Amino acid sequence: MPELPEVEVLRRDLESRLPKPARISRIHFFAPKLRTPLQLPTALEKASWDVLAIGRRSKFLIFETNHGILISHLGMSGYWRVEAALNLIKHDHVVLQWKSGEFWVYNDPRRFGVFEFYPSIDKVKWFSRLGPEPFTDEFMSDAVVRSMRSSGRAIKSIIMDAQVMVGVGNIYASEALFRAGINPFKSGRKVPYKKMDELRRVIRTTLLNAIKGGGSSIRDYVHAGGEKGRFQDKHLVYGREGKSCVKCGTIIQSRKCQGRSTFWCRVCQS
DNA sequence: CTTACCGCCTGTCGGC
DNA sequence: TGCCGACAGGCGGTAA
Repeated sequence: MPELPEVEVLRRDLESRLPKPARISRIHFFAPKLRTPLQLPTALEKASWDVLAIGRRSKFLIFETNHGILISHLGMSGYWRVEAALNLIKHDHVVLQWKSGEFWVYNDPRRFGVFEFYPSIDKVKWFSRLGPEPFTDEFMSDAVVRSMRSSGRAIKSIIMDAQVMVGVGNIYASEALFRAGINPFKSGRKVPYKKMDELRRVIRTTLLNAIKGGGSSIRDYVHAGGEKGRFQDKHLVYGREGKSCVKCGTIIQSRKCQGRSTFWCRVCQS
């Protein structure tokens, strides 16, 4: 369920809730597995973990610890919650038991999420072919616009391709394309350089504004304390099929783009 | 090489 | 009421 803004909001939330000292006394796993098996190296099964920082790469949370890193991906339906006393419910898969007595619990009904240990960040197979983060200098390089224009696929598929750039999922793809005035189905090769450069900037500001708004809560997404995001109230096209375009009043369209619902205004976007 | 489509899962919702 | 299909913030594998 989360795209970059939701994961970043969660990251900040969790980091601010880190107990002091930030020591995990035990990590518990519950069957069944997520996308990948839940397991730690035997030598670390009973270890305590000092959490040095909580980072993010793409849509992954990264718990940096004295033993290596623990990565968490929320898939489509995952969330973390912070509890003073452990109260397990259906679909809980991972529990971080803190020395402070708190519990951080990962719950994921659809089990598309991931929770894995790696000795270091360069060993994470999921990170090996990722494109640039939207808030870096690299994202502003000519190479990114060139890569966005180098494919004949629909531009929406291109900006959702993590090898081109990370963080843009199904909601923000439609939102950014509306804000940039580009039809989601337009071939990347047919978007002029200047227009593509504008789209890149719009993606950045859209994601940034979504973070400021606490992310989008369409159905499942909540912060670690259970609060919802507010950015869904700022959606201009996503989920607005049949309603009026906020700019011109034309009825918002919806159609599948490679299996994902896509929303746009046929007048404002060309 | 490219690109569209299919699984992976559970839960919810709308139509009949 | 219940059943059944469609759909849901992701992403890798695969077939053409």
